[in-house]
Amino acid sequence: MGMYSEGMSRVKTTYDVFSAIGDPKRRVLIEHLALKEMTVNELVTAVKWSQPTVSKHLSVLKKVGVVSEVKEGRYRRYRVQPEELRPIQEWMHQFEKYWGNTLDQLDSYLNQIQLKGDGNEH
Amino acid sequence: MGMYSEGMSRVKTTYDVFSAIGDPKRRVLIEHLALKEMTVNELVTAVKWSQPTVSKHLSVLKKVGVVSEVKEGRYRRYRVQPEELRPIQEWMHQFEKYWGNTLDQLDSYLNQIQLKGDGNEH
DNA sequence: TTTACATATTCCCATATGGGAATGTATAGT
DNA sequence: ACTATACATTCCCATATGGGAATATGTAAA
Repeated sequence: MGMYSEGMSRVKTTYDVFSAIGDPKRRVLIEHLALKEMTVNELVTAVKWSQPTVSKHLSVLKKVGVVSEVKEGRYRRYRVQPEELRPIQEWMHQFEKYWGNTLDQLDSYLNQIQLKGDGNEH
Repeated sequence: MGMYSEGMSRVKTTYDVFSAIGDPKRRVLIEHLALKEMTVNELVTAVKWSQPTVSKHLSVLKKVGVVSEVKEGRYRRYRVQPEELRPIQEWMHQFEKYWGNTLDQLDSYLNQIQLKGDGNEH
């Protein structure tokens, strides 16, 4: 009988917040929703991907809790749930001590942040 | 904004630092290396995965620059390059205002500066 | 109702990913 | 030179992933 030859554990199945933001398109969606809550169509218009693509990425983000969905008639309004990103921030904390401890670095750091206001990717 | 010009897409080929830490095993490796630099075998012993598995994940981390490799005889000593994780921290910054206080580091640093300017310089 | 609209879901495909076994490649030790 | 060690790489497999087209579902509008 043709048995499979010992498939081993795959177990990648479950998304967590880290893998969720690993995808650049999902980060783009989050960046948009961080500015204001939006419907799917508004996002489709903004990012110019197909509607299923947007919906499916939103579905992943919703599954890990990074966005929430509110039904309004036939619309669904999505918004970011920033608390769900905290595990990332907390994980990053172990490295903060290595970063800028000079005034110059602090300055450029803050400037960079300010420039990022209109949203762009890394 | 995330510019995804029309046409090309779905080429996930290139790892970036976000997708690199999307994998839980790679985060485990980083956590170990954050404590001290280690050779591959030391990591294998520590995490109890196969050597190729460890090597391949290290290779991904090396490719995105999150770890660096130093050859010493037949050993390779890996260490974390925390600066390469900064894009993540910067990306996260847009959400910090929602949980308020993760700028501890910067805050305490600014306080230090103020105290220093207070009187005792060379 | 009938139709238009907003969005989710399914189907299918191509490719990416992760894992282990086997193997290749230096380098150290004898 | 021969062997052991440390590690990278290759090969093969099974599964996960992302994308678009087509379709289903639910709701509002006519």
